[in-house]
Amino acid sequence: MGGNGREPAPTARLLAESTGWLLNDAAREVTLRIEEALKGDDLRWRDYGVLVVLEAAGPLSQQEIGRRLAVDRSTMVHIIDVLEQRGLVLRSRDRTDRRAYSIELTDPGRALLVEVLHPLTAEVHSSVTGKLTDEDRAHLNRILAQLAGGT
Amino acid sequence: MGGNGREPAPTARLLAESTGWLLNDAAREVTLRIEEALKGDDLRWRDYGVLVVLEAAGPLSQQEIGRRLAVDRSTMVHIIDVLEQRGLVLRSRDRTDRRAYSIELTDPGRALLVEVLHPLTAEVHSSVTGKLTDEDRAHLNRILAQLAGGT
DNA sequence: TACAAATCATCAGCTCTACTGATTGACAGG
DNA sequence: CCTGTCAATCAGTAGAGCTGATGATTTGTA
Repeated sequence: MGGNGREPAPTARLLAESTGWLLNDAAREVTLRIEEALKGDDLRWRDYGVLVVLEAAGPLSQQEIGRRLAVDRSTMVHIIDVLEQRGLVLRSRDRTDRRAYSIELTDPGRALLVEVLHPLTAEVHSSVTGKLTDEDRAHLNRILAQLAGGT
Repeated sequence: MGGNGREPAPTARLLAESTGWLLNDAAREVTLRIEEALKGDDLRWRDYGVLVVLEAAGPLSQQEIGRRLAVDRSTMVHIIDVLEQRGLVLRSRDRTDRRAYSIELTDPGRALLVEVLHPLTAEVHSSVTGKLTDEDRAHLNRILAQLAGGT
């Protein structure tokens, strides 16, 4: 049988009806699939997140990226190390604040996003949410945004 | 301002519209709140999950619990160690299979669930999903179950 | 019966991530 | 200037996942 322990093991009804538990199950499922898809390019989902944020917002400091993605500052050091070594981002001193770096997307980084990463993740998303109607999907996103939005 | 970095940091639109990203954000939010609520009883959400599964299914082996909660077998060893030390579960050899333990809820464990843990987590849930209509909540649970259900 | 394969719990070792605290260099206000 | 704050870094710690090995036991099969 399937080798990965992904059998639909029965769960207690109380948990199966718990929004929190379902949320975690669904998130884990999606995360696994996206990480799997990105493995070919030797990237993690977090790395993709960094690139997307930079694409949308332009140059940012490491801490600012971390804040937006809820990644710890000390973890960001390593993430940017790797992305810089691969030439996907450029690390230079911020001209107006020499304490901070200015992390910037490079042309190869932008190209990788457009040509490979965006299509890849979009494919996973449509595979995962494919069974849902457009209406359901919109509804879901709206509700999730509300939950994540906090108080 | 707020001390915990829980500011509504702006995220790239592409991520804000990504079901997967929203799913992870919402799951993290709920997890944080539940862990916070359980901290008073010095329990983790996983521990609560173990107790709930045992309450619903009766005695199970460690591996079977782990399968149902998607927790690694080697992590289960430690979780049961702690729950056993606190007298919430009983670890005895399975009579029909002496390789396996039979993990069983004790009376104090059951009492803790009913009197403290269920009310606590229910409160967090209603606090988190309080802004949703009953209809939305039911819709959400249904969709999440579908997503987590896999293939 | 005898032997091989699979299973349960455990342990040791590795990795990854989060978090803390300290340090260095740089900014900003009084 | 002096003090406080902030960015990045590093070291150290803790927790969780995963792997592979082991011992005891069960199960399937020749």
